Amino acid sequence: MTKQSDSGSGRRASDKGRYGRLSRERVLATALDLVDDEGLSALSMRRVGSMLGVEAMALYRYASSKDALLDGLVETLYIELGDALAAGPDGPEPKEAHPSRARPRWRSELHRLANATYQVTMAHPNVAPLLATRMMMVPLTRRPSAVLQDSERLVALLSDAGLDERDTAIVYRAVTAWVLGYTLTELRATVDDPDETDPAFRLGLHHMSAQEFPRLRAVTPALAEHGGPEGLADGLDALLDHFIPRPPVAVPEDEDCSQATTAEMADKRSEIH
Amino acid sequence: MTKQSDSGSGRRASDKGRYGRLSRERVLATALDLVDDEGLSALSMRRVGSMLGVEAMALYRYASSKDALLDGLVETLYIELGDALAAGPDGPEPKEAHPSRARPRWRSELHRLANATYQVTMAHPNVAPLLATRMMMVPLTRRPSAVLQDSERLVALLSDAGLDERDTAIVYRAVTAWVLGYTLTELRATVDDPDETDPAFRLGLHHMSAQEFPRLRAVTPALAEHGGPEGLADGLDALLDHFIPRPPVAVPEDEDCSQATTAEMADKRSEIH
DNA sequence: AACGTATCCTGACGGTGTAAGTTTCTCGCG
DNA sequence: CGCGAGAAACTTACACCGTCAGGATACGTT
Repeated sequence: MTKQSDSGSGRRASDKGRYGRLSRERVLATALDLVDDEGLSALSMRRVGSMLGVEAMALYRYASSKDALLDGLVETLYIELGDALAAGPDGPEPKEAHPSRARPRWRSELHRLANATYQVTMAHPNVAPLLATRMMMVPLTRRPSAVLQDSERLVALLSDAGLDERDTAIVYRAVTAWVLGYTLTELRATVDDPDETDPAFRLGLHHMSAQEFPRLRAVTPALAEHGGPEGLADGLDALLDHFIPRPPVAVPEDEDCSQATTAEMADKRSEIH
Repeated sequence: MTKQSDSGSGRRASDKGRYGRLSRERVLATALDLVDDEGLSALSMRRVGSMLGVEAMALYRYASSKDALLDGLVETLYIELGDALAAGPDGPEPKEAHPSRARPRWRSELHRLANATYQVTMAHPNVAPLLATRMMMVPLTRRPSAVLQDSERLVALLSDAGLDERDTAIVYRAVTAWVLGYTLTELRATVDDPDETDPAFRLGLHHMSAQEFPRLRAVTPALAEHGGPEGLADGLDALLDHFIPRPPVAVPEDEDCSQATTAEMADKRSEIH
C-alpha cells in the first residue's frame, strides 16, 4: 500500500519526497497487517519494506533487527490494549446485587483487564505466540513501556486488594498465566476441514481411532466449542477466590473453618521456622 | 563437505553401511538436542543433517518438511511425558490423612499429570513455544498419537470425576490452559544480567523508571522468584475446586474443615522442607 | 549375478537476515 | 545563497535457509 507519492501528509510541496515515508509506527503497523493477514512465517524485512515502497535495509533504522521488530509487534498489541482499556468499559459488565460488597472495584477491574487482553489477543491470533516467545527472550525490566504499564496496572489492582508483595507476585503469576494459557488454548485448531458441513467430518473424527481414544472422541465435539470470554472470567474467578480471601462478611467468632489466605499461610510457614 | 568421498579416505570397508544410519527417532532426538542446546532459531535441516553426518535432504524421508519436524519435536515431548507417567509417581505425592475420601484418585492423578507435563516442558524450555504454535496449526484429530494419548488420559480422569461431556470439555480447557500458561509464564525471562551479583542489578531494576512503575518495581524481586510445581498444583486446585463440586464428605463433626487446598499446601511445604 | 528399491547425495533456485558502503535528501548556518 | 553535516534510504554482498528435481549408491531379494 501507499506505493509512493505520499499524498496527504506531504507537508513539503515536493511529492518526490523520498524521505519521511517511514516511521516506527508505520513500520510496525505494516508488519502487524502482514502478520494478521498471512501469518508470522510471511513476515520478512523485504516483504515489509516492499509494502512500504522501501528496501529492506531501510527498516533497520526503526527496528534494529528482526527480533526487535517482533518485540515491536508485541509492543503494538499492548498499546492496543492500553487504548482499549482507556476507551472505557465496553463489554457487558456483570451486574451484581451487591456491587460494592461482593465485587470490589479491583475485582471487576481485574476482569476488565483480563477480558481486554483476551480480546486484543484474539484479534491478532498470529501474533499471540510472540506473547510467549518474546517474553522468554526479553527480561522483565527491559520490556517496552506499554508492556510494563500493563504489568503496573495489574500489580496496582492486586495491591488494592490488600496483598503484600509476596502474595501480589503469586497472584500476578497466576492471573497472567491463566489469561495467556486460556487465550492460547482457545486458539488451538480443532477444525480439520472447514469446507465440510457434517460436524464429524469437519472435526476429522475419522482420523481418530475410536478404540484407542474412545472418551476423547466422545468429547471432541464439545472440545471444539470455545469457552469464550465467559470461560476466561470463570477461571479467573476460580483463581481469585482461591488466592484472595473473600471480603470479611459477617465474621462469626469461630474462625477455625475460615479458609486461610495466602498471606496467612505464608505467616504460618514463617512461624514454623 | 564430503568433497571426494570415493577416492580419498572417506569410505572404507570398515565403515558401517552408509545406509541405515538414520531413523525418525534419531532425527528427532538430534533435532531436540540441537534445540535444547542452541534454541529454536538454530534448528535447520542442514544443521541437523550435519550432526548426523548426512545431507539435509536425507532428513525429508523422516520428516516431510520442517514444520513436520517441529511437530515431531512436540511429539517427542509428549512421548517423554508418557514415559515419565508410566515410570510411576516420581515426585513427592502429597500424603494425606484421609487419602481416599478427601482426595479421590482422579484428583491426585490430575496433579500427577499436570506436574509431569510441567517437568517435561521445563526440561526443554526452547521447545515450549511449539506447544502453543504447532497446536494452532494442526487440528486436534490430526495430532500425533502421543499427544492424543495425553488428551485421552486427561479426559478419562475427568470422566472418572463424574463429569458429563460438556463439563469435561470445560474443565479440560481450563486444565490445559492453566498448565500451558503457567509453564510458559514460568519461562519468562526475569534476570537481566546473570553475571551480576547484586540482586537489583541482576534484575536490571535500574532500567525501570521508579516513578512510572512504582508498584511493579517493588514486586519485581518477588516476581523474579518462581512458583515452581507448588504454584502449579495450587492453581490447579483452585480450578478444580471451582469447576468440580467437592463430594459431600460424610465427615463427623471434627475440626477438619476439609478445605483441602490450604492443608495440601501446608503438607507439601512441610514435606519439601 | 542381476534387479528393484530404499536410502542418501548433488545441484540449483528463490528467499532470508543483515554487515558494509554509497547515494540522496533535508536542514541549519554562515 | 551556498554549503557542509548528518539523517534517511539505497545498493551490494555474503552466508545461510527450505526444498524441488533428479542422480548415485548400497542393500535385500531372487
